[in-house]
Amino acid sequence: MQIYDSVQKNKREFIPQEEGKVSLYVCGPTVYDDAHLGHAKSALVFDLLTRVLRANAYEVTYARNITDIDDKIIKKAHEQNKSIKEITDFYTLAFHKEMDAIGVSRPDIEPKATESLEAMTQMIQKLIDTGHAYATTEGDVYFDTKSDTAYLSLSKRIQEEEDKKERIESSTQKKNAADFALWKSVKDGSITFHSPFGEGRPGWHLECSAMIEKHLAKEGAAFAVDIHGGGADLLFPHHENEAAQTRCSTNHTLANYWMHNGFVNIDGEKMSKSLGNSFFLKDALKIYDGEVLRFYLLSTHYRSNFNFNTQDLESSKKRLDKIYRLKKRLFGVVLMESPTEFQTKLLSALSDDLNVSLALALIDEMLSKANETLDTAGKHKELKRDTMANLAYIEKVLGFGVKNPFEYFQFGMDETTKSEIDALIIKRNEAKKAKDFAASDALRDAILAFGVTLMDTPEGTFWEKI
RNA sequence: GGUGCCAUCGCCAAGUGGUAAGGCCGCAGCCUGCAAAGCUGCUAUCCCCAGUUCAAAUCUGGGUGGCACCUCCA
Repeated sequence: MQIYDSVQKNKREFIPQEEGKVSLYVCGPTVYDDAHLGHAKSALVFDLLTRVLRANAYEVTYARNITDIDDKIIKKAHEQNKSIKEITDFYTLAFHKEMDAIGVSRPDIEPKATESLEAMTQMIQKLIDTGHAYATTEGDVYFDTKSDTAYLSLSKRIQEEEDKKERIESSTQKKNAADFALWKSVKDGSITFHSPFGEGRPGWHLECSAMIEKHLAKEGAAFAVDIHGGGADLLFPHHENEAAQTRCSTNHTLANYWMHNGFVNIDGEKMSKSLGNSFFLKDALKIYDGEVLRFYLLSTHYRSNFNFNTQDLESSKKRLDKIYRLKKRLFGVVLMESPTEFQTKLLSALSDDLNVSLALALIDEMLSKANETLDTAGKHKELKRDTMANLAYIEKVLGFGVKNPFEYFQFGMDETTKSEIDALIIKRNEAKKAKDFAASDALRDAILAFGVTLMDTPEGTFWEKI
């Protein structure tokens, strides 16, 4: 398997520290608001990565954190007169529900900041003891970036440039402008946590380092995790700081491979609160099937920036539809194990730094060939068996085509409408049988008015929502 | 200003030295009572200039045009 390392900036063979086993850590959401398409993209990319690693027979331990201590959470709790837990529980539940809808499997470990305070304070103490961190008279603890000679090695920034900012910085008790908080004191009586350094709350960067130590890092290993992932914007300062903390408080480097996914833009513009163009996953799911969103968001290479627009989404939906139409044609065929060349090629494509485009091309070619053969007369017992196995493989590795094909095409239709349509179809088929084509065409128009298409097949007449 | 990424058919998008995958849209045809679905066929020499090479979309240099990060952010 090949992986592009976004720190070394090259693609190289993936070799885990322990043969056959992979540890993966991905920065998860801060649960103070609804997840938008960017969160979805990131979760999807690393969901795909774990699937591909597992298909390559790796035993994967995948951790994705939930940040449930954060200034924005506290702010929201104050605004809504709720407890932190009420806010974080609400958004964590929503996040899980929405991830389920787009077929993102749960990580093996989902650590929360609130459950990792001990690991965090221990790490801070180590950093203080080794001279990499210092407490101020105000009760804050900062990481001393000057004490780490490898600082900025991840993002490859230039120290002088960072130093320039120092003069502009307002007066704080920081030694260097680039120093970041490991522990922030809280004195106004609002929500705080206990620590040996006083009342306060942990810094965001610390959280990930501490959780990785607690849940994934192994004694004596050169790297705390094999792969560390997250959004492209996290490289600096978040991952830079994480790496520094781990480097200075333990005897290993944070990650062997770094993977950063590209951003999701909406109609060419960055999603942001200030622009008011955030596209929330929950809203997208009202309009589109979760699997269509999954297919669309995964259809472009994970490192590229993604420009969300409805035209391309429709194009993706049509592509997914083809998988489901073949599933319909094969409905009832018993699934049996059947390794095929297609499956080998598909995995090979995905194992090359998740080359989804190539994988999709292979799928389209497989679908065409299968349809072509099924169009000709004959039983095609082997073809059906192999195709079923291929579709099952696509479901497993890519998560496409996991639904009942008939239900998939009825997305968003209520039961009353469905039975009305079914009744009209029966009438139309009677008219067709009587060769009363004027009547049958009129009935078809009536059915099409529901926003569906009709198709007559040897197996019967089916409709699909447009 | 610093660091880095990108530029391939109308649209989306693979391909990183050997003569341009795939999808959407479009056109023609097969199938169909007619449609729809499915199938078949057709449609680009890769932003510009120069260089390296037997050979470049792919490497080098320059130019032009986009974009990201440098502040919380997936």
